[in-house]
Amino acid sequence: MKLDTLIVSDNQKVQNLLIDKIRELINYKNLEPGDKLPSERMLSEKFEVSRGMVREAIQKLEFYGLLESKPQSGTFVANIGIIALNGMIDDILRLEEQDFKSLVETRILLELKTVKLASLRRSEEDLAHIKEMLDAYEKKALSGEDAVQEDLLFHLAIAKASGNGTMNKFMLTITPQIIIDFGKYHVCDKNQAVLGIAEHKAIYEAIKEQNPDIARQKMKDHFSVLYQYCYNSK
Amino acid sequence: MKLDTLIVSDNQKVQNLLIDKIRELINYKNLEPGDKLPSERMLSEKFEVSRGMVREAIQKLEFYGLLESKPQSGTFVANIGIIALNGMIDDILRLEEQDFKSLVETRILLELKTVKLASLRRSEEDLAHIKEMLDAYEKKALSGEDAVQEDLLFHLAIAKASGNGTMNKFMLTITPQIIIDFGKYHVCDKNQAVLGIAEHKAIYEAIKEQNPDIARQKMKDHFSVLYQYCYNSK
DNA sequence: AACGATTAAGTGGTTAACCAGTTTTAGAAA
DNA sequence: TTTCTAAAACTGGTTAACCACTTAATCGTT
Repeated sequence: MKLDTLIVSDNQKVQNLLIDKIRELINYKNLEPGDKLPSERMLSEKFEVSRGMVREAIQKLEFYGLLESKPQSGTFVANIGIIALNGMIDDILRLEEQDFKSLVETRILLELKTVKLASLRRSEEDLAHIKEMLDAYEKKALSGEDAVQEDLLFHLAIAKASGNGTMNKFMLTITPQIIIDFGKYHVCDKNQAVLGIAEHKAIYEAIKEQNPDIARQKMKDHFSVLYQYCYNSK
Repeated sequence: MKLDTLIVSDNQKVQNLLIDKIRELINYKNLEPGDKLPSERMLSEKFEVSRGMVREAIQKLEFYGLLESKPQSGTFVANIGIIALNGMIDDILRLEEQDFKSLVETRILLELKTVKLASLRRSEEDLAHIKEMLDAYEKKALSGEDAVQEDLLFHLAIAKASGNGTMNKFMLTITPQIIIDFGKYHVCDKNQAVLGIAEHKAIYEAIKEQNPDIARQKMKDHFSVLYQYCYNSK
């Protein structure tokens, strides 16, 4: 599905290299909070890359609050100490190391919480939506087709019902990578897909009955296979 | 610090509108997985926006695995059912609703986990880094200056020591918004900043002694004020 | 009429030119 | 020398042109 991963990561490597160069520049020139960076044109010339690349790198640093671009004026170092800035850039550059284990660990943490919140806060509309995804998954799994996406949509419906926008966003964020990794590591075979139906139903029932503790336990049971798979193989 | 929030959100509103239009188009034309979307140029003309805007919208949908752009060929609907596609786009469009409460709720969930993981997995290097941030925070808080950033850097150091790249990334992701919201709602006054020193030290000691349960409890104590503040005021 | 080769049109990706607004500089008046 | 003004240079943001490549169409040959 995603054969262009190499190209993407190439671009990202260039961007990370650029971010590192910008950091070095800030250190070399002893730029303090509020000081102005060289213009995008100068940076693109100095680093021998296109201006677009420089812009993307700056935008990323801007997103994390380390730089601030003012239109028709310049890009400035944010109000953050030089040590902190270096540390945060280190973190940002290491962000790519999102191994499968971290991903699954985080997903389990999020889902054990969202399923509790969903049990407590769900509306009738939320419940109907979850049921809809449950049925779609059951149909696909029983027919023997690949049902990874329907599986995840069920979980996303729960995240939506949790009423927590941030967790919902995080679930959406990790979902594409999970789909890729599941395909790569062949996590889900058809037996597990069929077994998953009953587990999904149990989770749904608990949410329906608004019982957060049972819901959490059923979700934990549902993840036990994945948890073991992940920690044994990788 | 971020006075251009309105402009940014304006751009994002346009982008969301575009995403919605693209969704409508897919539904209207009954495009199925694998079908080709109209070219970026045609879309930009049809929706009366610049091609750059169209590209950004497509890239966002591509990030979530809903579309797939092939160079010199076209943009295609991913291998996902039309119902699922509509549902996920709904979710994506609602992503902006990240209220302060959701943010804090998620942060607490993440931090109670990362502090446990950090206690178990920390290296000596990690510990030294955490200590460094602890000292920087103490110095700033005692001097009466605003120490929100040093506070968060301490927590980010813990996230880093957790050895979970995904959680670390999520912490980094929410940090800028937390800084903004703290400024907006005036969460941290100087008394709390000084009180926080002892709490930070307690957390650090637990991590140093590699005691995950105490570490988690101390973190929970540390968040009790924030938790109440958040749930009472908003 | 059917097939193959060649050309034309169309695609996403990239680069260079342009824009409106800011900042510095040069210049003239006091 | 100082100060006010005006113009030139510079900034991030945006748009239009260009590129390499793919795909569809067209024409010629069999």
